[in-house]
Amino acid sequence: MMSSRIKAKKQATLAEGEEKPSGRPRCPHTHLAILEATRDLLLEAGFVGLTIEGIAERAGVGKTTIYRRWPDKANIVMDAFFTCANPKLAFPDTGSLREDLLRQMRALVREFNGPLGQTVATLMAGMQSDSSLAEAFRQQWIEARRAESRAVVERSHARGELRADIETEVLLDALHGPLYFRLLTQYAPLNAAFAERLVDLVLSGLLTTTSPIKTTKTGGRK
Amino acid sequence: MMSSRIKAKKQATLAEGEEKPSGRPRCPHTHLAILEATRDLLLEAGFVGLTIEGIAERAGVGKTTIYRRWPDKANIVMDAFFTCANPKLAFPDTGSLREDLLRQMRALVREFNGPLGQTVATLMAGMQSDSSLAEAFRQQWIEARRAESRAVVERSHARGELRADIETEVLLDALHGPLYFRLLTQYAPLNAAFAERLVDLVLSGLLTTTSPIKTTKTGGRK
DNA sequence: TCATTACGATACGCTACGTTTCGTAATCGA
DNA sequence: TCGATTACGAAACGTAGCGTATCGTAATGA
Repeated sequence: MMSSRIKAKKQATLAEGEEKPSGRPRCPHTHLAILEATRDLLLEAGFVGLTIEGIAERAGVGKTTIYRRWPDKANIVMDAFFTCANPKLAFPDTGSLREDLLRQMRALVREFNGPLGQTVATLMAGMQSDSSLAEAFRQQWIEARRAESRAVVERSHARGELRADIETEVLLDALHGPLYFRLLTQYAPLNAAFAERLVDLVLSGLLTTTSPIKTTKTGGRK
Repeated sequence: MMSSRIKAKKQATLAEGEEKPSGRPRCPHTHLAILEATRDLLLEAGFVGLTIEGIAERAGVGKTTIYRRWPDKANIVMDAFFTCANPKLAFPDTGSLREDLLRQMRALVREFNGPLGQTVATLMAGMQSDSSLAEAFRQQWIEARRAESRAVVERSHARGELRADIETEVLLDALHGPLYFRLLTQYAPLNAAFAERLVDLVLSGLLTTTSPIKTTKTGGRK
């Protein structure tokens, strides 16, 4: 995993053909200590409540050391988020689109309800005022999650389970969008029951009639 | 429309049985000037780039005057948003759920693509760190927009156009969630075409078979 | 031993916050 | 017309966090 998206002063990680850096080497514990402190404080105070001085104190390092390694707060947060709290979402293949999606959506809801959910919300807030954070978050989080669901949908397409006119990207938006919406607005509870109802509602009518899986009120779970 | 959700020092607006306030009255232009300056600067710099000093300068008033009337930045922004830029979304009743929703969703997309969209994104970011802003925005913006679509859906339910097992709230999430998602993440274009495809995708399969409106690839728009 | 780099402490200038003080202006009632 | 009262703008204040610079010390390699 990357350690620093933008090299601060000198190289943060050595490239392939690196010179052996003379002088005192960087303390190996420091890096992780900073990222863990960042992750913890992010959960306690959110992105705006997060301060470099706070990270330094919690990690037991000097503020200077942090600025030597990262150019600004957003970059630290990105690294902390993607190194400490990364994906363990399902990549199932049960042969049924509905079942695969249910597993993925339930897993995503579970993550959103844990500490990671708060960080995701915090980062999406940060996106609105930090374009480099926005780009990184889009690529490394949103697109990564989406790719998992996209694979499921495209497998289903390949099986002929899905109506041929269904556009994968719109379907993915219809599935993921409401989860992010509830995460950010807390308009209504974000739980497994919601995920299941959403999947069934969105999927109803999209499957080919020859599909063995029904998605009406009487079909499936319960 | 409300002028100040939390009275700053003294009464901002007089209640019903108000005493005549002795002393110099507040300048009547000032209030609106501040709100308009706030709205403009919000569009230029966003919520985090917005400064009280900046508002004061733009509005041609003293910083003190602003603090006399609002307790903090979030409250000014809320007032500015809800007094200057409010709703003109469609409340159509064509007799067809699909047509009604299309009009509403197109209108919402249009708003999101204008200056109001940036402010909405900005406020949703602010929600993540300001609970009073969150509550106000949920009630006054999200719920207001949602109520418009809810009315359309419930009319459709009453007509028997919609399958009886369809839960209105989940359907509303499936429709609105993706719009907010694209607004916030800019993952993909947020335009009328997307709104139309989303409506058709979500609606397909939800209508009763007796409904005269088809939502398959060959039906409706195009 | 010496050059080189990392480290932490400290201090700095900067910006914006939200508050306080103060002299002035506007309104009302006596 | 005067005094009480309130609003106003200007200025200064203390606080906080940013990101930078300086400096003495520590760790490594040559």
